[in-house]
Amino acid sequence: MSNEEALRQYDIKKFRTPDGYTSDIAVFTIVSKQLAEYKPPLMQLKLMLIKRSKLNAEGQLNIEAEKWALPGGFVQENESALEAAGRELEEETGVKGIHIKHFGVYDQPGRDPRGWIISNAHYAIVPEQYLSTRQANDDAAEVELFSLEDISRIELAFDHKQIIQDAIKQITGDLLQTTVAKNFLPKYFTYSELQALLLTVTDDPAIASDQSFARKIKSLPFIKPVIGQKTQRTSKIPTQLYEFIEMDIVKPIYTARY
Amino acid sequence: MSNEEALRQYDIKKFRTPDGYTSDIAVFTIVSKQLAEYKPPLMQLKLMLIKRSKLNAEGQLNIEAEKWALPGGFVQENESALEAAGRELEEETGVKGIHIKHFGVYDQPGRDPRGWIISNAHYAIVPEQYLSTRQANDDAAEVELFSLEDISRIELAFDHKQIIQDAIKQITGDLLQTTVAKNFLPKYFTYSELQALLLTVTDDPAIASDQSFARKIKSLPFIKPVIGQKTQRTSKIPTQLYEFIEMDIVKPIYTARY
DNA sequence: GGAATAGTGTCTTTTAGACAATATAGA
DNA sequence: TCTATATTGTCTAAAAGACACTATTCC
Repeated sequence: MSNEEALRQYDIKKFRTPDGYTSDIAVFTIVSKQLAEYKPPLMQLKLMLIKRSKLNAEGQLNIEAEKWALPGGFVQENESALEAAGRELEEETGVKGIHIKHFGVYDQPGRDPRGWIISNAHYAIVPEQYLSTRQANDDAAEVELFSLEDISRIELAFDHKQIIQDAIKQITGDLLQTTVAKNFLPKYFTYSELQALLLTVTDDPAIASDQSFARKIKSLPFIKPVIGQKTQRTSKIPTQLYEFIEMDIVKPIYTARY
Repeated sequence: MSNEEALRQYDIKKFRTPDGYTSDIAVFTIVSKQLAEYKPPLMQLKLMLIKRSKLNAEGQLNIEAEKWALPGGFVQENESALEAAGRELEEETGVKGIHIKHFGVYDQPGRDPRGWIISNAHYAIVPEQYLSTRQANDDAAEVELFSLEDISRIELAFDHKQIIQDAIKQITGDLLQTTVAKNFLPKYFTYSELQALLLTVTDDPAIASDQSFARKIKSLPFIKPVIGQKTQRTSKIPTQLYEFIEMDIVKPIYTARY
């Protein structure tokens, strides 16, 4: 096979190569406040950031120290950036099997003062309870959840402000145009729980109106009622539970109503 | 500033770094056949591929030689992958100012036999007439347009089959859910031209029916008629021309009808 | 009974989709 | 006149949106 021959002739050092390849993760969670028994929750979309410590693991001064940053780290040779994100998220929060999705690459020359470093950016959806047992890793001194409004007011490391802006836009779109919402919700959920979730990213009146949304949910092809399953966690009256059906939805803008 | 001090202590060679960072481009074009005068066009979505030559520029055997592949190449240190894509597209086709969009990263270990090489994948939309003056670059012996069905039957280099599958899915979704369609069309277009374009990726009856679509286009908030502008290129009767209005559309699946 | 959320009945308005009809202009 | 595409008229069915009302359960 001549491919092997070609490979022997190939000089891997011919090109200037990047100084690093990192995986960064925008970790989103819904902070859900149960104001009282038998009430639907109040939800808020939050983003987890870490505060970079002053010194790194070797006791040297850290780059972009004491600024807030996305969790992440260098991708290793034997893994993909997505796998690295999963690994780092596990190190950071102790949780496995989280929904993680790539949404962008950041490779603008000069974005990282350490050199030519390419960041592969993901967002992750972590249920709130998993973040209670947070633990800081080597480079991370503090961990905190920020509301989306607060983030615009804090100083962020590298180009993470831009990455976060893009992540917010991406998850907003995905929540409304795909079925990722299911990763924020328990397997079985009520219409008011899904509604509260969607209202964290939209004020569409068709979603905001209780009656409209209660009717609408019954006609959505990707959501089905769980027959015989009701709950009282959002109201005194036992409420129908629903679940997502796995499917891709493409709703053309050309056939929608406005 | 202590960041500078940290930078002096930082050893860029501490980590195993990638062996290369490439930018690959799925170049889509619409082949538009005017069957006769005064008729709407027949359109087909095609993808441009290059056949990798047997020998590279230095006369050595080429990797994955004589297989079809996406155009692309190594990203240089002073540019982003998007810029590299624009540069390579210009080298390949001679056209500037093309619509190029990132849609994925391919970094699975072992995807490239030459080493740890990360591919940043884009799709580009090139009007057909620009591809008439194609020119092969160093590594590319032949250039050809393939219909989406044909592609599944040819042998492709590296993991380009996967990349192409993803590109097709992405552009299909974008055509139906964003206003990228405008990059395939002249600035002013008739309803039947837009319709022909959309029918290359969907068979939605609301788009396929002439009368429905002719009515629908007038109510779309992102398309407006160009007043006083008509053309006879698609019919004997002078036909209203339309243009896209710049805007983002997010149509929630939760408020659509099914 | 009061309060709060879930869910239905019903009416109006809007839209989609089907079908037919009309308009235009070159051949 | 014929033909093909564009465009409008009109009807029907479906859906959206608004509003009022009922249902359930705990207090």
